[in-house]
Amino acid sequence: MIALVDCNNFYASCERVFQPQYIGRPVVVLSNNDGCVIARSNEAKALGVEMGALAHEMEPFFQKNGVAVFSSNYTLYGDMSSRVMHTLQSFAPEVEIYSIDEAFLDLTTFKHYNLMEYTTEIKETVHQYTGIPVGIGVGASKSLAKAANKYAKKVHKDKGVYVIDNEEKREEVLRWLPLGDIWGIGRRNQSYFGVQHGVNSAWEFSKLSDEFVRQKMGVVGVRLLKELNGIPCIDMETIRPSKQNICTSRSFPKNIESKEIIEQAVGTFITRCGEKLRMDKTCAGVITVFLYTNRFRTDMRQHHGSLSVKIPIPTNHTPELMHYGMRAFEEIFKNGYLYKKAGVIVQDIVPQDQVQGALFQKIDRTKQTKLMDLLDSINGSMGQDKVRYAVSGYGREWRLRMEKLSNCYTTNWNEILKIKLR
DNA sequence: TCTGGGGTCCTAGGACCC
DNA sequence: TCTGGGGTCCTAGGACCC
Repeated sequence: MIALVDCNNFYASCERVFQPQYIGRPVVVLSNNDGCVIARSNEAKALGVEMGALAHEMEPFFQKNGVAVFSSNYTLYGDMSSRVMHTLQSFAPEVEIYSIDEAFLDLTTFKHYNLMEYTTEIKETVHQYTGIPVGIGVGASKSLAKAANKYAKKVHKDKGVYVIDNEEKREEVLRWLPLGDIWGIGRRNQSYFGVQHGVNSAWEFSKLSDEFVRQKMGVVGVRLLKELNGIPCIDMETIRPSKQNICTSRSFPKNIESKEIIEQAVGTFITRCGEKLRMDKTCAGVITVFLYTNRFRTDMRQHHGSLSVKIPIPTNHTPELMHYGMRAFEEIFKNGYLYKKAGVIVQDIVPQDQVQGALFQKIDRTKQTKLMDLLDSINGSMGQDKVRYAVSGYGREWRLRMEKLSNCYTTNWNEILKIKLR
């Protein structure tokens, strides 16, 4: 049996842990640049606040209805996530961290337990240890665990836990689960099977033939079909494979024309990519830089520049990444456009101890590695970009708008929670 | 005024091999 | 008359996830 543990309204819940006055009140969290709504508490959902609603349009509504509004605080959410995951790891031998707020637990060894009781204990413990409410679904496959989790949250709200441990319960959940809410059915397939072929529920989908599903969805669909019918086809991935791509990109809070400022942004993104590579102990063999004008402003001249540059010997040293990345930047930057977004992707990633050298070039990177280690340790303890590359500059123009940022209560001594005693 | 960021997997088709 | 058969690798694009 597999359990899926999913944090309820995760970002909103994180904010509430340290500002409990918002428990029971509507809370929303905004995207980068405070652009649109990306997370809502149940109270906010009940008020009809939509996912993706534009923040500036909603402002009067938020005021009127007493909705608490936060900028995204990924430092806080990331740390809260690792607390939740650590807690879960004490309940199962195999835990797959699936996303910032979700994990699969292999409960095979607990099959003789009362799983309702056991998962309820997990839920209560996570809440006690971290302050984060979770919902748990259990089933014979990952897809069934996902379905059970949805069912637990919507239908068995009081318990927040649901276990599919027999055929009747499987049918009950699948009959309830709308087609589009199946894990792996996105907009396209929902429209194909739902609108064109009259399939409305997961139950009806599960009765389709392999061939019919394969035609539209390939093997992915057939796997899903089997999973819903209780035959697990998607394995647990407890060891996180190293990433195949790493991307750092941002939209700017306003349109930017200046080459110098965009160069500062790109320089910073390259630095971030280097840090991420070194954190993963990997090196990249290709670096891509891209620049976009505002695609929503159809009245303005558009330019989508993107260029990939091969790095002769895969690296994770920032100066080298900077060299090739900036070469790409020089190629794609065009004067006279208003840029809205830029980013850097590193690809062809290999473990840093398996880097293929060049035939006629001896590689000795001891010095650079020492330098990078030192830089990472300084910036790690003193704060990001404390020591920075000159090209990154000090410009603020491109930096995220975060007007409603909460404190980093768990990662910064200066922002730790203060309690007054009377 | 404004509309996020970061990933994975699969497939088809082209280019190439013997 | 009748055009072999069986592979791999790479890339772009589509679909999906949170």
